[in-house]
Amino acid sequence: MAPTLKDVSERAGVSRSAVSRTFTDGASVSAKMRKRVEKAADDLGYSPNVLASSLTTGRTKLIGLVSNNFHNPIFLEVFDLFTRALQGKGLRPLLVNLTDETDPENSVRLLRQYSVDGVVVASSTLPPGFGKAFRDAGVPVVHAFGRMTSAPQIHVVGIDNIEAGRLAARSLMARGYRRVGFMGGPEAASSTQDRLEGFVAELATRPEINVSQSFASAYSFDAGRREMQALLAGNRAEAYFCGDDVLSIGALSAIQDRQLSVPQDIGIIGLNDMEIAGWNNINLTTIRLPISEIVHSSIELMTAMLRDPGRLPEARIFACHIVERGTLRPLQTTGAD
Amino acid sequence: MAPTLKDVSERAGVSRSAVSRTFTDGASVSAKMRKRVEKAADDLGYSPNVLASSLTTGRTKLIGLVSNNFHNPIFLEVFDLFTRALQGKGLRPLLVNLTDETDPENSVRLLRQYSVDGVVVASSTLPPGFGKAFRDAGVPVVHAFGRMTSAPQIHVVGIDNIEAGRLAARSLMARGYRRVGFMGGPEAASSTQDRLEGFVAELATRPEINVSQSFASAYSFDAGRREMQALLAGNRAEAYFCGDDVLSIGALSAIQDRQLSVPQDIGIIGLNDMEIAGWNNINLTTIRLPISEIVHSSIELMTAMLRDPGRLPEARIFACHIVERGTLRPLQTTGAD
DNA sequence: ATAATTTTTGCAACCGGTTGCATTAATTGT
DNA sequence: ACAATTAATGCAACCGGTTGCAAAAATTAT
Repeated sequence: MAPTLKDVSERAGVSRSAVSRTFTDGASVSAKMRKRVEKAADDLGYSPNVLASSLTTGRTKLIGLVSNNFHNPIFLEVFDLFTRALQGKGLRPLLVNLTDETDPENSVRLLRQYSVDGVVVASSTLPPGFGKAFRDAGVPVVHAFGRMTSAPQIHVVGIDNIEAGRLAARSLMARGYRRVGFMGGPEAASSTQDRLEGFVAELATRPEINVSQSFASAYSFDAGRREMQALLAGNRAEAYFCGDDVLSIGALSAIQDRQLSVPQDIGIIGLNDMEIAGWNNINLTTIRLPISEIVHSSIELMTAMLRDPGRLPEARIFACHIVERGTLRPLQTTGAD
Repeated sequence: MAPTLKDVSERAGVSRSAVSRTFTDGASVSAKMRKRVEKAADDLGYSPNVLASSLTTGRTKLIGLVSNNFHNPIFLEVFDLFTRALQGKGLRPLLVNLTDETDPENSVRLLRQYSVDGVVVASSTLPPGFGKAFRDAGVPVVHAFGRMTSAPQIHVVGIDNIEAGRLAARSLMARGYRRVGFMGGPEAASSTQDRLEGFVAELATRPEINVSQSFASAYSFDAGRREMQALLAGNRAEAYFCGDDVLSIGALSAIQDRQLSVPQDIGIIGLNDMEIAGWNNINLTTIRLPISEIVHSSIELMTAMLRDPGRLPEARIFACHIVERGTLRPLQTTGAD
């Protein structure tokens, strides 16, 4: 069907090696030979079969892009950035959707069957052993949006969730809130635990501030909404730090239903800064996740691994910043800190 | 590194063919041979290299998933469905992000280099010749969310945009609106043109209804917002049909800024029914795009093509339905139709 | 038990490339 | 003009599998 190396070599009247060499850079080919081969290749519309060459070179330029996060709008942006960045480096993303059913083992085997050069795992809500499974299989792996640890087993790039929790706490304190709440995603997720930890730790410096906590059943609009409905029915706080923008927006919806107004009656700060958060009928104050930095750093780490597979695991942390919008009351200029 | 066929054959003390056959179903292998080989394979942790086998079989089980739509939240859902469905059929999506720079030719070459078994193009805003380029390269191709035509050059599955326009028109008429507007995406897009055409055609049956039209500069929140701001500054209509939910939400934001209320002062109907549209602080009445049906039908068509490459191009159309929420006034029970 | 038939197995060539090595051609030095 | 180098080319083996064909083994028939 498609023309092969042999076809080109015959048409050009040269050896197969010669053709192969004109398509591998760094190989020794004379100018006239190259021209001759290129002519024949053009005539035939030939382009080399990466997969066949991968057999001998051992490189497929395929990168497994693994995620289980196909529900959070922020991940569309993540996929956009990843695919562009990979394409820019001549790499191809083989997408793996890690649904609840599929077990890790299976995905590892799958990606090895396609002999991917490396794997990028993009998710914060993944079983911790998952990335390691790839590492153990001898495949370079980078865990983007993963959990920080001081002694990483695999490359991790993301944010410091504890610090993010502290940041949220500081910003609520700076606005003079005295009764604050943490509303996390599913309690089990380590990212949630870390955010909570930082949040509580920072607030511990101010014993007069009352801190409560609760957890939505999922990282979804509905879960956030239901959780906030429950909170409003009880003895509510003045402001909440929600573990995700989607939860925040669900919470806002519940608040709105109750005819309460934001930020006068109740304050909300989210995390992620998904695009919608900036839409001006949402206008959510939130902590921005430096997505672009995380993605590019992950890719950089991945290409470094491809060059030097022995590279030691590294953790890269990016700072988060608050994006001030309309769901928290203004900074209190009076008072101390 | 990873164990190969040869390793297994040596350990089991059988020929390489024997090993190959135990991993190809339909091949003739005795029960004891199979057991013996499987034992050796398990010991070594062997699993066959799909890429190597593709050399002889001609099948990679790789499907190019091509899109340029990494900005519309609805496409996250689309990717989710596609990847799951493909995985369910033992196929792997090779994701291609068709940015503005990358030219079609290039992507075609790229996917041929990886000898993908087929290509699914998922986008409504693609240059028309694009899908054909794959077809011409002899690769089975399905255009999901593509434009309908009576004599399709390639498989297309999607909705009838003209009909969707009519549907919007009918629902506005049924609610007694007398001055209605069409607010489309970029004017050039054929999908926009078709929706407009249907919208206008249906309304032509009622000459007393005044119809206006305008186009946002992009399928984005901001573009929708700006366009609606412009419309509100002029002689506005009573209700608008927006070519996309994202535009609708932008429009709602502009309306809200003006202290106008929906649906009392102004009605909006969107198209897509993205998840956010149902969030209850948006609550957009919209025309639901049958995404799941389109995706599954596309995959079905693709697998059919893989079985029988000679299959003639076919267009599959799915009906759209209105999802009633809060941005259009209630049906007028009085009056005729 | 022997012949005829069917099933299982191994050999060897092939898929579309790459690459070490030996050979030939082109350069350079003198 | 001739030897010494260096660059370009082709041969053949290999990457990790598959598969047509013939030989060997197992079944079935007589």
